[in-house]
Amino acid sequence: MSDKITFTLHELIAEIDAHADHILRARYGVTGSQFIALAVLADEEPTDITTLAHCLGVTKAAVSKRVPSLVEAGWVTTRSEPGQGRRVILELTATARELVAKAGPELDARFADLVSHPDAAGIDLSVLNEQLAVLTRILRQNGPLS
Amino acid sequence: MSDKITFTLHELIAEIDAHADHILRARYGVTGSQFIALAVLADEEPTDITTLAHCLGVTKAAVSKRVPSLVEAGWVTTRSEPGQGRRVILELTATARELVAKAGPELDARFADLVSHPDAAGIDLSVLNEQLAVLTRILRQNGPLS
DNA sequence: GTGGTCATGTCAACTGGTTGACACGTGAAC
DNA sequence: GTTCACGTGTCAACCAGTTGACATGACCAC
Repeated sequence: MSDKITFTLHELIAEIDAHADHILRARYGVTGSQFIALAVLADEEPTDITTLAHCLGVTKAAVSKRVPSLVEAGWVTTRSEPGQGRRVILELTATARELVAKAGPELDARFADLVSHPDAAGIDLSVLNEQLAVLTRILRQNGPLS
Repeated sequence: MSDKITFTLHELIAEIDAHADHILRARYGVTGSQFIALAVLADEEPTDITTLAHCLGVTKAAVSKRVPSLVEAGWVTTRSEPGQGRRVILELTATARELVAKAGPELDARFADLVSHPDAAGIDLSVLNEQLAVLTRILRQNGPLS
């Protein structure tokens, strides 16, 4: 394990993602990245491809390619409204809403459990979260410099 | 910005990586992921494809495909020793060693600068690093459960 | 109406990963 | 010697992103 915090961050994220993916596949039959898409969609529904892409931090093309498989798997429905150009409106199915309502809190709880481990004494997740958010904000303010 | 720490982590990493990549491209003519490979190699040199892959957290096939471009760019040399089967030995060129020696500390310093921002009062990077490392360790011990 | 301009979605080509199969050298067993 | 197992690297096929070009539909100006 490196002493550089950027490496530690990557390692932590990799662990978290791998665990979440494993749980989601085993218990809910959905991949990690699919779940993220559904969870974001649940917060933003109904929305379109462009907005979802923005929320997920990927391009519209990437979302455009993923939508068919989500529809086929029964998580998402698409429709288009007259008078809105090519806009594709995305909505969750009832199944997907249920999934998000169940799996989301389960993952949250599981992560919160981490800090009940004796080794994690003195770690306050909300303080940690705030510090990480502050660093993110500072980096963003500095712009793509310098 | 979400209240979920996993999201915050992804956002922070994305910012950090983008900044590092930008600096490395502009100042040193190397991409972020290339630099990571060189930096790891500098710590591990001389080594082979399998070991480098392990250190980078990717498969041997991925490294095998990236090596030719590193050689062509003049960062890496390859050779093979008699009596070592197909083993490909990787070493940095002098240029690459110089690059790592210069760019590495620059990036470190730039990141350390973050916490001198007034908003970051009370953030101690080494404490933060240790906390993140603890969480990583706990996740790894729990295995791929549960 | 006709012709820009804009937002939106999709396509083709590319990149950098993955997996699973396989080729290659080495060394040990027989 | 031949065979077998093993460590190592590479290949083909696939996957999920990206970019840049382009099609489509709506709207505005004229």
